[in-house]
Amino acid sequence: VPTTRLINKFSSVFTLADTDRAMLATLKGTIIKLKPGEDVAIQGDRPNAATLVLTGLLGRYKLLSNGRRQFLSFDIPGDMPDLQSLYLESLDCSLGALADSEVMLIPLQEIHSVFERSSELARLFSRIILIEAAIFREWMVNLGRRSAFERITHLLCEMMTRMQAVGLNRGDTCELPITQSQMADALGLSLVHINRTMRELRASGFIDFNRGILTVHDWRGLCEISGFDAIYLRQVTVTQRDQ
Amino acid sequence: VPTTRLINKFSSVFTLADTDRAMLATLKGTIIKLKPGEDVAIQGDRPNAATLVLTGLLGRYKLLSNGRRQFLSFDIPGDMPDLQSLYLESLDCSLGALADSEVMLIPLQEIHSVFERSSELARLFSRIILIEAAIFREWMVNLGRRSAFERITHLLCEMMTRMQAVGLNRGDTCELPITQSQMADALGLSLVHINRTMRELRASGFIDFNRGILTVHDWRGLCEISGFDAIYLRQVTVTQRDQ
DNA sequence: CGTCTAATTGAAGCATCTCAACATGCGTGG
DNA sequence: CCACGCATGTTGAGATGCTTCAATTAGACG
Repeated sequence: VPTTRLINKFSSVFTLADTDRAMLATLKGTIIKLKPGEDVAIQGDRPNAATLVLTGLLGRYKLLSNGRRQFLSFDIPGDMPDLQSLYLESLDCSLGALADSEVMLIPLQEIHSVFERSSELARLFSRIILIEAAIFREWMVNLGRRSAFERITHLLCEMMTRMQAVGLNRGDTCELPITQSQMADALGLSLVHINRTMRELRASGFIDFNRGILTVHDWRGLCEISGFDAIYLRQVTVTQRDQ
Repeated sequence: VPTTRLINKFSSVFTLADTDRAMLATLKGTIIKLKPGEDVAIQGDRPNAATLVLTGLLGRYKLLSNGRRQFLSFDIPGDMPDLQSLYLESLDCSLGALADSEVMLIPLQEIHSVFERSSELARLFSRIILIEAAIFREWMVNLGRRSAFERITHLLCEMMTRMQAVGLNRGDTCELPITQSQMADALGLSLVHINRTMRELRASGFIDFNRGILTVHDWRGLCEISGFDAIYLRQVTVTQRDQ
């Protein structure tokens, strides 16, 4: 079932009662396939559904008048990047697919009605929203006070950790289908500098990153370089998949 | 009454029913005075109360191992910077006073009990939390994709707009008691560069900024330089004060 | 007055950017 | 199966926005 992804995500940040798990599983919506570059919604839209990522990778971004772009999040299966629509009418950023992806569009009223039946689930969605805000804060630290080397490694640590939490890694490897250009726009750096720094990272033996496949060879080293501490992600368990 | 500040803030982002206004007014808490540099809470704390800023200025920040600091928000009267404590146990950043300030510490259970009596107020608090996240996103754009000149002017535009919304401006002047060092740590720049860029801003006649008093001489120009568009703040009304 | 914090200025360095060219891989149509 | 086109990745070289270090000035306060 599509909502398995959502349940995995919820389970990774708190223990979920069986009744709530069952209620989540009943959430219905329209499933849509997306190609890289396709947008689910753009800045200013007034959505009547929330997006649940099922497969692939989505990203939120803002465009500036002079063509500059800033990515605000990378959203993996189980994430609901436009949950804000539950309480705010219009979107302040755009949401698009970075890779071949599937999403489920869940009508907002469907979610609100779940909240009425389970105040616990309402509470858990609030937690999810606040954890997302904590990720924003960590990204601000990244953008404001870390070097290019640290920024990249920190992002890779975060994505790896989040992928593990929903069981989408395979050992120390995971799929991260983002281009260097997109990484640059997430980290506030130029494409060229991303390329050079990634080369160093590869040359130093910390990672491999080829055609969207990330392999971490030295996790401890990576964490130390970047000052990564997963506590802000509030993960309590990790969904098992391989080994 | 202390909660007037909160009601002003709420009124600036949506219309507030009289019953809800009355209920907000009954919120009780401990009032505390703070000196600049004093912390209300630090990273890792598990608060049992939420902080409502009454006067002065607070700021959230994270410290890195090597002594670097990143400010995540500047919080003005009416703001509740640690509202996340409603749903998350521990804080992922510290909260401190930047100026002589007063805050009211409202027990979390007090707020939860208000939510039980008014689902509308629960909804409005969710909106407040989500608007805060929108401010984070705009700060990310600032940190990632704007020049020093743009970053500073954008911050000043935002603070001015938010102060106006709760009636704390006096014409085109408002109190913004932050040092250049703090501004640097909010904008991801060095103190020295902040100083030089501020000098230019003053020399160009856009603003005055002296001893924590900001005066804007050319609002339109400031907005154009920085690409500031207040829409992300979701203000529907402005509390009147002077003219 | 001395002391402390914040603001200011100069000078040198460097992390990162921009411009520009080239390489690689991959899908597509002939 | 090859030729082409396009997106992505790679590399070089020069420019610059911002940083760092270091010193001085200005204001606030007892």
